[in-house]
Amino acid sequence: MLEDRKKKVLQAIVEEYINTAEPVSSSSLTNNYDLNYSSATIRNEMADLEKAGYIEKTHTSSGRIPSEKGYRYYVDELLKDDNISVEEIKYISEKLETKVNEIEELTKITTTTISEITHYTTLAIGPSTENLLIEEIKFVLLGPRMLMAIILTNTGMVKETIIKFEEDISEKQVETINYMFNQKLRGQPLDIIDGPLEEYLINEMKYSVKVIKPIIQQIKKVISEDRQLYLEGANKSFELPEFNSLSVAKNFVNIIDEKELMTDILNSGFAKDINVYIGDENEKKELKDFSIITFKHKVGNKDLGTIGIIGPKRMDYSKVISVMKYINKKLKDKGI
Amino acid sequence: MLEDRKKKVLQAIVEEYINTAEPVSSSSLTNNYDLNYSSATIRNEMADLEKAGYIEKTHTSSGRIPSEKGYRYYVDELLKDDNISVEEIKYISEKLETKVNEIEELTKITTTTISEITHYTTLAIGPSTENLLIEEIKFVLLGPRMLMAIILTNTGMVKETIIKFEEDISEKQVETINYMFNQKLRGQPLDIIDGPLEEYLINEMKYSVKVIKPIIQQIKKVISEDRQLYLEGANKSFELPEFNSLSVAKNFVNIIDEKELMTDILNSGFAKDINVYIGDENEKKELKDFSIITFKHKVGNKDLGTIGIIGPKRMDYSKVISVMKYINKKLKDKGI
DNA sequence: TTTAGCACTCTTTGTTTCAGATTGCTAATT
DNA sequence: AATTAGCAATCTGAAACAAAGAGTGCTAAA
Repeated sequence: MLEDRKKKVLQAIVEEYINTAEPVSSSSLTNNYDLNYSSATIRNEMADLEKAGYIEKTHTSSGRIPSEKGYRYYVDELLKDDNISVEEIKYISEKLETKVNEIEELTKITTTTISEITHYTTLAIGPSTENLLIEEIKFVLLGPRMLMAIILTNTGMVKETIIKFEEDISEKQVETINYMFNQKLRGQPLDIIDGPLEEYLINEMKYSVKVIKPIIQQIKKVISEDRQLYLEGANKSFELPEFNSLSVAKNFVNIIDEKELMTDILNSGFAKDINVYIGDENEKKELKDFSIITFKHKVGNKDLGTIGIIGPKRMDYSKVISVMKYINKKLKDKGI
Repeated sequence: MLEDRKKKVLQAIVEEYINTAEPVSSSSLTNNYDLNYSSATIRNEMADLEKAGYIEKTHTSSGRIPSEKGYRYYVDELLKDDNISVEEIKYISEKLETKVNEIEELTKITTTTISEITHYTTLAIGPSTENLLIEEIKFVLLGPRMLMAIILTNTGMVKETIIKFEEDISEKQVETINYMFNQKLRGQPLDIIDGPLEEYLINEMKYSVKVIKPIIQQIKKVISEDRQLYLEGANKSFELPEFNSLSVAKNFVNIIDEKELMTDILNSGFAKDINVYIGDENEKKELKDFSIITFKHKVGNKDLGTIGIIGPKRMDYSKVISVMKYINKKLKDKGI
């Protein structure tokens, strides 16, 4: 456990470094941050904090920067999570009050809003389809050889897909299909279609394999599809001094370009509402120089997907977390 | 008009520079590129080409690089458009033969394929909705207060959207809506809804403004929506030596992050099948250090949208154009 | 316990130097 | 007349060095 003054010094170093991106010297803290001591005193505290692993030097005679342990301590113990202005609250409220008919729209709006307020690159994926139950499937004939399947889930999610056939199908056939699919699939988990049911359906309804097979295939495809990925404000990261390093910039572009990686990141570990991964804490080694903050956003108990912010380890954790908390709260009330 | 040998020298300089990204010296061309002359002779030709504006020096004693005029001459007069290997042809064919039910899928596949083959960043937008005619609108009740509208166009495009209501609506009502909308909209251009028709419908059907209004609003929204934008291989650009310059890299990220700009780029000027814009030839000044090659891809006469490749002015025009031509040809035959 | 003072270390910036690459031009060669 | 050899001139880029500045650690004084 750190003494009070050490905490203050650490907090000052972290916040100063987040603001300036320059190693923090002892003299820059005197008479700031409520620290009315000489630089020598601060220096002594810094030496202790360094020994304890909370801060580091970039070279023998440099100022200090927070270590990952330092950031972690700051996030867990020192950070204020109400770092959000009246204007920001107003802006967010307005954005989130937009009327939307589809979940995806809300995800997009939220992602953009977060990126605008925090000035960090923001990513999002749509809600997981795992554990969803099929409430109903509707089939609509769009043409003699074109059918649309619309799947409604228990959470109100709607997925639709177009199926094309080699031969004409009749309204009559569609009715039968409608009946049989709903008979079998209602209340079942979404991915049941990709199991033994497939064979069953094909056998049961063999009167027209040519019709059934494309339907099953297409439904399988649409439910196993990658979830939609959103990315906002990639260029915002490039304004940060960290991105003057070519290797950092390149690394970053590689990360955000790798959709699988991003999906993995957004899907991993959700111990809490808001999850912070600092540098090496990230599961993916590509992210060792970055920090990620993720949260699942929900309306009521409807999962809307996961939003993540990626930035340098020198990220404004306080601002980001404050914004996320506010959005979480705001979404809880919203109807959809 | 350039003499034959000057053409050869220019071509050699352009291709060598495209390959190496280094200014091309006179000696590096002797005994290469079918140029069996001494470096002094080449040097004389180079001096002439420079006077004529086709090549430039980076400093007094440097080798030469092509000017924009030089690239333009190369693209118009010297470039070979069959620069594509058997393996590449095979790869592209396989990719494009994937069976797809929706246009968007094909656009995505094509975009990815181009990026993989050319190693350049590739963008695409979906087909324009201008000039489309409504063939039919279908309404499907998804819940007591949830309706889906499915719009079929004359080109086989399908757009669907969900509409939510404040009050319950009946199957009976949906039938009426179906009838009236189709009565009025069939054969009309897609954007008619956003004109006088809106008032007409609301007046005509005032028996249930509360139902009609959200429908019209939502249909207006979905047809005026930004077209879907695809981006593939942003990181590929970062492998190019040009991107070791921080300002170039930053510029690039700003461009690809600005969706409106990208849409504009893909929508501008289509004089030919394949359009090449070199540096300052681009309408947008942000692109003055880049080259863009765009083409509209179609299946039969169905517009699938526009695909564009963005890269440095030192782009492998020959490869890119060859690939596009092949894809164009390949898609012509494909059914969808 | 705190602070003043100072030697020491490392970075950053600017300068100079030098080797190497390439050109343009002139004179010689084909 | 066209081509080429040869060479001075020019510029880049790397390396080596110097000087200034920022910041620390430590000692001794307050």
